[in-house]
Amino acid sequence: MRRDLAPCCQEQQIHPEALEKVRALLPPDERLYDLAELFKIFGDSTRLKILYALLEGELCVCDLAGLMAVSQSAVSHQLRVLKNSKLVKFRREGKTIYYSLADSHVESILSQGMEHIEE
Amino acid sequence: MRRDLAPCCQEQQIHPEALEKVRALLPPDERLYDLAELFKIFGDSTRLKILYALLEGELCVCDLAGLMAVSQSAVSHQLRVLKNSKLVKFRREGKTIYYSLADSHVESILSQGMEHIEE
DNA sequence: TCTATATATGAGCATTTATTCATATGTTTA
DNA sequence: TAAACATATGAATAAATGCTCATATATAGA
Repeated sequence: MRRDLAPCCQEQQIHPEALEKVRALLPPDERLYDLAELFKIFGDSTRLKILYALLEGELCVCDLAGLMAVSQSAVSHQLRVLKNSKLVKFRREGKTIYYSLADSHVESILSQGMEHIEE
Repeated sequence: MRRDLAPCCQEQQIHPEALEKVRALLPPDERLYDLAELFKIFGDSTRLKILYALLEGELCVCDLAGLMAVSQSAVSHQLRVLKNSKLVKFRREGKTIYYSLADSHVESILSQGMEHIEE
């Protein structure tokens, strides 16, 4: 009943020609890595909620914290992440800091994802 | 030099009217959660590479493992994730299983993200 | 300059996650 | 039915991540 442990896919690639074609068309690894970093940002419901809220216009940190059931600190940490990815920008007005969307792609990325969900 | 620890944003919401407007337009929490789950899938470079490779047509697991610098097991695990999210589908042909994209949104989500990267 | 308020940030902790290793399952062929 | 091969999967582990708590920083006003 013992089965051999043959290392898979070593003796012959199944479709070397398809592989070569695909390999030539793939984005470079570094770019794939950057893209994954971007989508990681969208992969958290707190950050998504912030982005959706900012679709309607700028809001300050307090507003955002009040909107969600999380602490001011948590919002601030997430805003930093969004800021580092150039998805939001901010302006200061006295003690208050207003955040807004920095990129028009945000809305289209969100809506493409939503379409898939609603399938 | 001691500063008070006033809990932030408790005594008065800064913009209650903006908050109410935004709150009414936000997607429900459950939907935001599902959307975050979807973007989480795109937030890994191994899975992104698989998706990009499948843009060109169907490939078997061995092909995909050969394309990337990861084990067959890792690819298989990730394909399961993609399958569970209905992003890929598969067909069996003898011992070989061919995977392909299941959803036309995949391409548009990828390209919207790429546009942001390339800014 | 002292106090109050809005925001930012570092450390610590708990949870999630991607990989590897070992092995199981399913299919074909001898 | 036994061996070979393609794929799947469970357990273990290491790394990443999101939150909270405490505190720092920045600005406004008395």
